[in-house]
Amino acid sequence: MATNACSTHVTSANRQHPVGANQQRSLESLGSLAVTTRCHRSQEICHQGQAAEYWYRLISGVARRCTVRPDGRRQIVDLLLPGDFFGFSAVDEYDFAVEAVVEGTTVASYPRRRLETLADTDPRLAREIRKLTFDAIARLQAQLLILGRMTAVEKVGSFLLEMADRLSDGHTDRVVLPISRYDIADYLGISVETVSRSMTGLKHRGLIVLVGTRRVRIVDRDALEEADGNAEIPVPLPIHKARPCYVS
Amino acid sequence: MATNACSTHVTSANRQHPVGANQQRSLESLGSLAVTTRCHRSQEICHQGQAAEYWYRLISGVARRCTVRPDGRRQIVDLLLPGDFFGFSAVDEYDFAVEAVVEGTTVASYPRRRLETLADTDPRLAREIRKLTFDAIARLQAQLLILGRMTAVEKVGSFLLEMADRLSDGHTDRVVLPISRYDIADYLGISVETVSRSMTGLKHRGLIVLVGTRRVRIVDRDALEEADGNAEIPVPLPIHKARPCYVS
DNA sequence: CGCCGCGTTGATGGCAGTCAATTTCAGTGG
DNA sequence: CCACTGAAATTGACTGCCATCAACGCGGCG
Repeated sequence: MATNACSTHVTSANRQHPVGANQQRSLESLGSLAVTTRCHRSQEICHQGQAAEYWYRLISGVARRCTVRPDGRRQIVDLLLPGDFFGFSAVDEYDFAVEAVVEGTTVASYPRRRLETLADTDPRLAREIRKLTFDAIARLQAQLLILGRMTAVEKVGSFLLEMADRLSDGHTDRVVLPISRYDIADYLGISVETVSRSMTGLKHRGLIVLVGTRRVRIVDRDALEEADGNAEIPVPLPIHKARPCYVS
Repeated sequence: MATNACSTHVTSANRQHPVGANQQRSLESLGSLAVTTRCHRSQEICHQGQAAEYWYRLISGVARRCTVRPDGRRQIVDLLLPGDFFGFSAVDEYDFAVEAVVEGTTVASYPRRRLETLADTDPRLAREIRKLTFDAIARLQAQLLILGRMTAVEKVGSFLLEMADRLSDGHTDRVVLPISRYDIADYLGISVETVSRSMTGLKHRGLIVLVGTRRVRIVDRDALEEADGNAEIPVPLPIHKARPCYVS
């Protein structure tokens, strides 16, 4: 399966991912032909340009889907958390590389062709695959909205909210950031220093509370949603400046 | 079907879209239950938050999928060209609004539930839908790569190349931009003035030739790909500055 | 202890957003 | 055909955010 796997063993890739409510259907269909792999930190799960022979599902840990731009800068296109599917491609090759972020990240890999053949006769599986694809689209769109924001503080604020939503283990106001400042920077398209400054800025304005470097408590969701950087420390009133909405 | 359609008529939505090579399979299956709609400029094809009861395919013209951010700014997340599918959503509601860009844009709409039921027994159709979904993912990823670029000139350059690829009618060095400068600005996340300045900058550096405002001829593809803004007018040699590639 | 990766803070310059003015263009009606 | 009109596009001046370079504190580990 994947490139340089460490410990690979065939198993029923069931019942260990902590998130997601509707995973029941897929597991009973897919579990039998899954191969689970355990990965080291920064180990590549699949190469960019490699033949796309597998679809993957993240079981535990964190992974990043990224590419290196011609100017040498790395860009993280997608952040994979437990339950997320990846490895889809419109062409025969993977369009991005996927790397494990934390030590011991485990992924389940499914032979693409066999899965597609199975889906031909199993409508339930086909719908499941469609749904997982739509989830991937939703992730990409959320990421697009973040990248489209203007100031760095807005991006960091949106990122924190997205992480709070995706990692919600019941209460959605406490997050343990799954990636480093450097990864956040490459995920948001800003520099590491700016990530750091934005975080401390949000802290000083009382919108978040930092416990160590990874643990974040969200104090003011609404203000975080539209934190526009030039807001004063005591936000007085919400400013809505509508724009003339150009057409064509 | 869609919100305030102008001229709607049931028809075989076949044989009129100019692009795409592999549309044969889908048409024979989908054509029968498609409803074709003709739209005015800036007319909404589907609302954000509306019940997602249809999947759409752009037949002719151009459409934009966009949202309005809390700060009043519009963001275009996807540009629909003839042959493109849209209207997918992971939830029951459309996550973005879609508007026709040019007068007379026509879309074919397919009842989602009926299509899914059909796909349950028609593996060919199911695979077709999967492929179209993957194409949508590819569009979003390309857009992510553009938004992730640093300088405005890089974004505009990548945009021109993307348009040249997607609108290629044989030779890929001439493009007729399908949208206005304002739309380009909201698509790239930069201001209109910066779009204009970037275009004239690329023109003066000899990378493109402008004929009017919409017609563009691409002179130097490679330089356009990695135009990093601070490059001198006569680009002397390609500079590759690798970065220490931080992990986790 | 020294090294290295990670995170933060400071100083500085450049790119781009904003406001403003002007020109070009397309569409309309006389 | 041409004047008129409004939108689209361009250009200029100015300000501010952020990338960059640099330095420093911190924790883990050989």
